Amino acid sequence: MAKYRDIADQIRGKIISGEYTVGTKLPYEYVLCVNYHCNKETMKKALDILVKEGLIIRRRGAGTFVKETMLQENINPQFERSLTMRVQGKKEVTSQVVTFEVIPADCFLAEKMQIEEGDFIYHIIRNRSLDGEPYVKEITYIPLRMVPNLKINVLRHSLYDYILNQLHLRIQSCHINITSAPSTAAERDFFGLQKGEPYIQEERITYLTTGSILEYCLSRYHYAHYEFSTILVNS
Amino acid sequence: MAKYRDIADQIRGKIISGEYTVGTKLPYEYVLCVNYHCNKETMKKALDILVKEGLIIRRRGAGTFVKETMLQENINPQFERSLTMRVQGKKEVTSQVVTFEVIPADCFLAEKMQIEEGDFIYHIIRNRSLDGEPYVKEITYIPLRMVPNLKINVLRHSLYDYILNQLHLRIQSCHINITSAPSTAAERDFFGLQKGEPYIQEERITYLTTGSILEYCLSRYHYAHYEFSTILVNS
DNA sequence: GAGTGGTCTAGACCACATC
DNA sequence: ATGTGGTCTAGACCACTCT
Repeated sequence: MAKYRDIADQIRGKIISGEYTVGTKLPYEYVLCVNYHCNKETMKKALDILVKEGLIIRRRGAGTFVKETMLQENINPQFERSLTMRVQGKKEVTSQVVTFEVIPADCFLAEKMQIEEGDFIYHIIRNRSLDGEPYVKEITYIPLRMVPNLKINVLRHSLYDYILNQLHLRIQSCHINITSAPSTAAERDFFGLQKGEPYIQEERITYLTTGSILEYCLSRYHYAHYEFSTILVNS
Repeated sequence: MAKYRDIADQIRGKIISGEYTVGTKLPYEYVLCVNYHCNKETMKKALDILVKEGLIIRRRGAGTFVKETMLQENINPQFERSLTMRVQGKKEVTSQVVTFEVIPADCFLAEKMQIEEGDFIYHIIRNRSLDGEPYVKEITYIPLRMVPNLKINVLRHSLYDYILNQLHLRIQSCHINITSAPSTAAERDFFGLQKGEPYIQEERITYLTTGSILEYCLSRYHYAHYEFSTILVNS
């Protein structure tokens, strides 16, 4: 663990516990460096993490301030939470595999996944529920070569768990696009939507640390059950 | 302009123009440092910008690679674009001011905006259209003290333009939450939605560089006309 | 002018990937 | 073993804010 991450964790903890209170100024850089036994650049890296998380604001010439915000909502807007762990609590996830086949990529998919048209890919459709409640319909495309021997049993549990822990692949980033469109019969059946009611779709392209595209995935939600949070920080 | 931003701009340009081609390796750090006349840490800062933008991937022990992606979509996922400039092109924005009043903050708003209950705030509702087409219904709350003398005429044009260019306030960050809910009569009238059809809402808390909250804003869109893109990068 | 953050450098050392 | 990125330091200098 890098020192600057350690320091960020410690300072984040002090903000959450109220030791550095909302709206007030943090000790300035030099004092923090002495307290945490590090160099100025290292402290800047640590504090920049908290800036990106939306917890603090730094102003040249003025100081570093804890942001006025409802803390509980804004802690840990980390990558992991945004991805596989978003749906948590003590709820049980069940997955009904609707479709599991290998098809050649058409023009559209080839472009999205940056592969050749005709390359073989898995086409997977799963209806996923939380404690028996319909939650998300996931349409997933994965190049065959990424996961050569995928079994249907894996799909019934966690595909991500298999890819991360069994195949030891690591995710680098996701490109996400959120839109909405009128439901088709398939969504209406699963979510109990009325004709004309839309679903919300999260389109996601997932990259591995190798730079390859792992999957192109469309996650469709009942409009009333979807939520997405993010923090945009200027420059 | 910082040197590392300059370098990032130059390298981004070379990726877009195809001088550094998709899927291939960039020169390694030492060569880049010599080419761009900078130190290793400065080059890292430059390349980290491009990592956050989703253009490249860096792998310790392996190298730096241009990401396999459809470039045109992913260039410049900057803050500005995500905020006021998102709606652009050559379309004309018109704003009908539905409500413009000063009210005391209730409990809910006081918590969202981190002010005292009873503090006076502007309550603004605007129906905004693009080239005459209904686009977004914006419900905005702004503490009175942030913009002491707001005129209705400003609301008919650009509130952001006024705040940024006339008052010289600068935005530091936005906390965004995207949800959907069944439309009320007000949304149905404006968007031409049917009863039971939902809108998509972008809830936004906007912070200034001072750390103060500028506004709490709910932007409601016709579900078929909303789109939100972002890139999540691991650690 | 004093206080405070931002950037840049040179150099050292570490950690991981690939062969 | 070698190549490549990641982290850390000490110190210099710059840029902005506040009063």
